[in-house]
Amino acid sequence: MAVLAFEIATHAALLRFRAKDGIDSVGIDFWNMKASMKKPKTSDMGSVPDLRVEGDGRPSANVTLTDVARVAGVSPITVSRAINRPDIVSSRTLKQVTQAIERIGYVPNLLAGALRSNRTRLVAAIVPSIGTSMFAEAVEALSDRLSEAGYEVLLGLSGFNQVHEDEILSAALSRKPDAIFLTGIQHSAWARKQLLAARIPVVESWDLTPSPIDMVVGFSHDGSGRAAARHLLSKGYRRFAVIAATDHRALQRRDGFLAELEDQGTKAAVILTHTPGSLELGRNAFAQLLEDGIQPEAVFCTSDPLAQGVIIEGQVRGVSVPGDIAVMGFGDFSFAAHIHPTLSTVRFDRRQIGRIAAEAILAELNGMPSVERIVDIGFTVMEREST
Amino acid sequence: MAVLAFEIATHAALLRFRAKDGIDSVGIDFWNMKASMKKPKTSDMGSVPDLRVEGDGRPSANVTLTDVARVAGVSPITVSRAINRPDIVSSRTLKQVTQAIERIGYVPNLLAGALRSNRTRLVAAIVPSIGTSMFAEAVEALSDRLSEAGYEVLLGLSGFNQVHEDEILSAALSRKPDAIFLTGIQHSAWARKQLLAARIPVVESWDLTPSPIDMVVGFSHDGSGRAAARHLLSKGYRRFAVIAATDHRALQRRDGFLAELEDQGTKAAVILTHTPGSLELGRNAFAQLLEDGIQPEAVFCTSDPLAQGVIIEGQVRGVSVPGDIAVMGFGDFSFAAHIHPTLSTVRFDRRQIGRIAAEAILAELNGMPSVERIVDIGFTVMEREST
DNA sequence: TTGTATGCGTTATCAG
DNA sequence: CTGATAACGCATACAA
Repeated sequence: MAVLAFEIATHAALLRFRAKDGIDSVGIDFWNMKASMKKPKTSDMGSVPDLRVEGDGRPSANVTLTDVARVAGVSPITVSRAINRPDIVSSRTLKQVTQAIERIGYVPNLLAGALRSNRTRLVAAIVPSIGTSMFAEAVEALSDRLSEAGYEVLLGLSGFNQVHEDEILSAALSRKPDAIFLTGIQHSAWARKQLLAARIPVVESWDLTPSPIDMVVGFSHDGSGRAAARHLLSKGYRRFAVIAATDHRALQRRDGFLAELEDQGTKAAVILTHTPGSLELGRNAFAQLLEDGIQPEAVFCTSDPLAQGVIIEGQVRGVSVPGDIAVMGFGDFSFAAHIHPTLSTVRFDRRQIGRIAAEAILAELNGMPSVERIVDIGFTVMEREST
Repeated sequence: MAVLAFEIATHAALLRFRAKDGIDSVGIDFWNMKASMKKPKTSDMGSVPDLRVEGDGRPSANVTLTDVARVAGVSPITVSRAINRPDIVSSRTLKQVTQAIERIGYVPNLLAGALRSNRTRLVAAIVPSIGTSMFAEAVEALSDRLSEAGYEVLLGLSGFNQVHEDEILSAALSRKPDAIFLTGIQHSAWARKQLLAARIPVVESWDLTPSPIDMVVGFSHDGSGRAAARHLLSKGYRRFAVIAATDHRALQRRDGFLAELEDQGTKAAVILTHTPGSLELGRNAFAQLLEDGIQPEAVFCTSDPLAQGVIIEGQVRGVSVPGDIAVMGFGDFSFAAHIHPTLSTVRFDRRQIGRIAAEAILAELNGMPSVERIVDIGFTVMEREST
């Protein structure tokens, strides 16, 4: 008996299927067309096309450029051009291709394109954490700028731990990113080697070094600590305490602070907390300070969350800021102004780091070698005594 | 002249190769070896191998699996297995391969593998923003769990804007992620269609719906607002104000709050701010409230940053919390406890959303269909009157 | 402006 | 446990 042609309606479109026997089927049969036009595989010769029809009746084979080409009546490379360089394709062809894409629901496979072209349009961003908004804003600025330019961000969270950074880096490099954004300037020898071997733009950040792997965007932590000390000294304070987290950069800020004090013949009590500094750690540290009987006139905290904690703990214990004690924080650009009406802070623009890193990466990828390979974004001392 | 065989000792192993012309060349020449052993390309026949030697003298051609195979004296597929399924390779072979990898600095190309296997080990996470730590912690928890399992996160920032979400989604899907994490339950028809067509696990989050695209992990915003209202009512307050951001979920919380009040025969003044709510917006809103002559006993803010702003503005204006006015926030799990000693809040665990989403994704990818496709992580009312 | 032939580096499949 | 072969989907090089 003759095989019947039937139509199956789906929520998306009408698909016509042809039954096997060369029968008089009607209309377009995109899927069978696709299968039947493939070069015969030795193992497939004359067998049933592999349509792998699934539960809902739709085939699961991927829609490819070639399928679009067939529907549009052009060659695959023309479709590729219509997508990537629409300007060099005739408007008529472009329209046909666009319609075909729409019609069969084509989603380009960047994997394949990247493999062939050796350009992934992917930038890996490796930061310790994004939970505390410390690095998150930089990543956000980076991503915003890069996505404008058609790049996407592969996120790697290294968690303040160098072994883990190496693992994350290894995983990231296997994706063949076009560029990479790193936090800090301290990386394992292995990491440096891999980074160099990858031969892609590398931006280190948050700190400065005269010898970056490739480029560096950051500011001086020693300088920040010193600036905090000078500020407090200039306000007339003479008895100090420092509450510092224990990561490399926080310790540099502490050391800068202490060094500046020492230059002025002064010292400070130091309390260390874990990294990253948090409000809770700040509270605890300040509580400890008071319980140790230390009575500073001013406390420098290596990060704003620690400073917030000091202020909160002060409120709870009836210590007023800055009446009884001055508190100086570090880090936040737009937020610090509001943490507490009287909190002074050394601030830098987190987003600027991401922004500049993105520009540097794009410049390098576009073959305009950036003039500056070392960018100091600086910092400013922000004083607030009242609102 | 006869072709000679040489044995050369290296720091890692013995490499055997034959010099081409009977020349007495000594030393390892991995790269020429590589080139000379390639199948001749038509265009390359007899010509100089394309080594593109660069400044440092090293060729820039990629080191591939095949190179490793050659050095290890096995077939490429064996190298692949040694990397991906070391358990099914003999320990002797494994060792050879490992050494070869180390020796020539091989970095696997996941692009190629993904293309062939149709598995990218990539999960796309699309959130409005990570700058405010709102979604950042969820993404962090997601990433932490996924990277344990060998997956990486492609970050997409949609910026509270649906058009942009579609663009980001489109870009993400072109990377063929194995799964996708989305924020919210409101997506364009186009987005839903693409997501369905991708046939990958999809987790929507932060909200609940009886009809998720695939899975959803979140909590009730209406319920949160109602809970806040009940809490404040139970404390005896009767005159209310609400400061709300204008995104979908914040408005649901506001509506829940108002609905609960209405059930009790009460009302509230409402002030709207932009999204996302920030400390600064909270300050401004509260200032406006006071200047409008509104004298609430309690203010419900749809997010904690707004509540912080209210508290700060209150401090500046000499309004004490909760002496003069009670403030209730929303959102933060671990942080809210410290914002202000007297701030009450409706809290939920951001990290839990990421964690559960990751587990759901992994379960689905490993073929164990998760029992729960709708996960309500709930929320709790946190009351703090003093520390 | 469009098309043809080829290969990117890996893994699925099947064979030993 | 190991290997030969082909294919994933696209973009480069060159030709028309």
